[in-house]
Amino acid sequence: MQDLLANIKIQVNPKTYVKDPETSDLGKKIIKNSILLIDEIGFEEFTFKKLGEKIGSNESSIYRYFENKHKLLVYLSSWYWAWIEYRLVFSTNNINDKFEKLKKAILIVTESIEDDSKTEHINEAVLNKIIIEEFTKTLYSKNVDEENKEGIFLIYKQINYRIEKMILDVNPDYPFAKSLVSSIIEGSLHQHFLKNHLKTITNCNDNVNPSEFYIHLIENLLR
Amino acid sequence: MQDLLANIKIQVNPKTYVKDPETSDLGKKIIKNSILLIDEIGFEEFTFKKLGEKIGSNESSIYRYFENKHKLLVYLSSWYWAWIEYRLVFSTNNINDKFEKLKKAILIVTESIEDDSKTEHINEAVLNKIIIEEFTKTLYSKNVDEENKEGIFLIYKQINYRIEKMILDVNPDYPFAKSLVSSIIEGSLHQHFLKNHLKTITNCNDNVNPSEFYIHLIENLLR
DNA sequence: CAAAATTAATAGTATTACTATCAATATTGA
DNA sequence: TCAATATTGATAGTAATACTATTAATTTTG
Repeated sequence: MQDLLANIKIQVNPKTYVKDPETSDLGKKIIKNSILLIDEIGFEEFTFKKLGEKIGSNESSIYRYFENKHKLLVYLSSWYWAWIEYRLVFSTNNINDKFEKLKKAILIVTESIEDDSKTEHINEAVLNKIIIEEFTKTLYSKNVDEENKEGIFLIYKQINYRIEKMILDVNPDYPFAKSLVSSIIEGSLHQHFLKNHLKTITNCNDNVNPSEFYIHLIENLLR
Repeated sequence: MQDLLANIKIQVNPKTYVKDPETSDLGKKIIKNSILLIDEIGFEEFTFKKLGEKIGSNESSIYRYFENKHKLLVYLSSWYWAWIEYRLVFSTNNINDKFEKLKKAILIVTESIEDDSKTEHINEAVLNKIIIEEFTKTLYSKNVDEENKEGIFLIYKQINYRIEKMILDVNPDYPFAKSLVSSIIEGSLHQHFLKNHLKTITNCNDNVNPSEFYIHLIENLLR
């Protein structure tokens, strides 16, 4: 898995950046350290000035890669979901049993990411942490409709479509496949968040993870 | 219902405000028009200066009621959830059938609010709209843990506990009651949001509403 | 190695998110 | 009812943010 990934470049919608950060050292430094800095101080406190200081570079240089910090977060999210989609397709591809396939898919989108993989400048485990804490802000922004038109959320929606199809393969009569998928994908991030911050309204903790909740759910709902 | 509510004052955690807006005309004007203005231009664009202009009052006067716009949003959310809790308790109180009771509860927390009720200075339908678009920002903020300690989210959590109990009344063996409730309450807002902005990943639309999805879900999951 | 591209450094602007001060007005209670 | 008190309005000011513009220094490339 790691080695395979090393040869594959995750494609991110060019509308999220001014200049592709994958094409230069500075760009990669921006990506790597923005993930770490957002994790450290949170997206609200994060500024290009602070990031510039962290990487020993200039604020204005960062603006040549990203219009603003919102777009940077959108870039990171897009990268994340493209990476998830890759793993989703790869690991469900050879499963014949329809229900097992769906279960695997749910697992991919709901599990927490352990520090692994070989993408040199991106720490997927930390990226997963900031997706849990900050992804909602890419959707719930004043630009949603505009960005949606530009195709910024295509990868995210594509993951939804793929799993919707798997649900309908398991149970063609289930009438809310789209809503079920979107509520699992978004809801899983939310359960992770609650586990970190509002522990009393979730069953998830160090021993029980959102995947168990959602797999139990589809087992009882779809067959 | 309307008349009853007219005599009941919704209690909001005093930590959300500097001076209780319910105690003065200016305070009520702030509440009323902040709801309308946030609906109009979105929370990100919303400032105390703009609100001051809208109500013909001074920015600095608004700061005497709320520390900042985040706290104001927290106030509005708390008011909303307190109002929902009131309606939840009131309308499930006399239902004996456990499953019907749960269904009614789910309906209360998932349905969209029509312009009704008599709370003079609060338009619940518009408030419901801004809760759908902005509530996530009260949770996903750098102050969650601190605010949680201060009891800011108690009303929200209380609603969760109440419905959790109803679920366990219906099916004492269901192992994820907490997660199911929190994912319904938050997920329902999300489905409303998707219906407004990312229509392709939800089954909800003008004819199908989130309530149907969630009631179908519990019907098939819990019995 | 010259031209082109990238990055760094500096300065500057408009807006936001406040705080402070003081005057004007409204409220209240003796 | 009038004096004390509280509330509100007006104005000014500060620090930080979110940028843009310009020019110089450095690196890359053909």
